[in-house]
Amino acid sequence: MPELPEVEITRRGIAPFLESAEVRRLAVRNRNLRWPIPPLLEDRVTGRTIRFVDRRGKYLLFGMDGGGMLLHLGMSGSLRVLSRPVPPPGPHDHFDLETGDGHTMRFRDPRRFGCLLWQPGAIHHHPLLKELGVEPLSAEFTGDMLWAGGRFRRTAIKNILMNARVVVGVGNIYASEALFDAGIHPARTGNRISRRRYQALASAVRATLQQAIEQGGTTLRDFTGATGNPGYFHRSLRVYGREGEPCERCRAPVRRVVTGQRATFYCPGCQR
DNA sequence: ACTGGATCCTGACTGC
DNA sequence: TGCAGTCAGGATCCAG
Repeated sequence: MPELPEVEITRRGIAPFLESAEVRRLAVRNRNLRWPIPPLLEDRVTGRTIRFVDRRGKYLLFGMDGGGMLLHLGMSGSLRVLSRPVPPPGPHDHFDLETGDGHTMRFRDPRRFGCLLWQPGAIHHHPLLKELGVEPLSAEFTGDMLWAGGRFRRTAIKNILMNARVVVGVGNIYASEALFDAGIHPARTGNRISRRRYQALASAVRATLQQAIEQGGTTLRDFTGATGNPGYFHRSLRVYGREGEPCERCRAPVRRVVTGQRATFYCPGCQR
């Protein structure tokens, strides 16, 4: 489900209820996520105070004294904050985290590609975060940086964009959208893109993600923010999911191809 | 060192 | 209506 904007929307939705809150109870109903929820996690977090809710790429980080939790939503995960009376959990509601003041953060993930892990010490030191690339909304993310990372590679630029070791948070939807914005063909290899075009691409990535956050993310199937409101960015999608529709710039029909086992949408007229 | 492919899992949708 | 097949927003791991 979620790419960076959806994770960031989720973070903003839950943070007011969780930051500075004490964990009264962690109720795990199904530990079998991508990696099992650690057996002792309940004991580790109960009674601790959540100091901050942070985001790194598509990971959510819950910082506590002496350790922290790392959570990934995978493809189909979502978080909701519930007030009392808390409705009964559905079949894919794998855990509830209850705070001292009576709120419940509920994790749902039908496909169970998500994860919930514990990291002793500083949560930012978790091994899964070690190899992550640059944050696309930070000042470090520039066209030159992308150019340096891609200029010798013979991989399709779309795959480079989606590679979390290069830049985090850009998934299948926003990669297609940013490439459309920059006028770059998604299958063009990294070594055949000029420095100038890399700069256009970096701007496009930043603008696309920022706009998506402003609109509350993209709701394709059932994404909602933590408070239950849907995102509206799907209305702004210009190529993703629009196979056969005329490109808004040149009227050529939008094409769908599969690269790296993922659907890719682009305009054959404007993207070279 | 890089690259493509298989893989984990369930639900929604399409076409017969 | 039912059933089989396809596809889905992620990311790791492995073979070549």
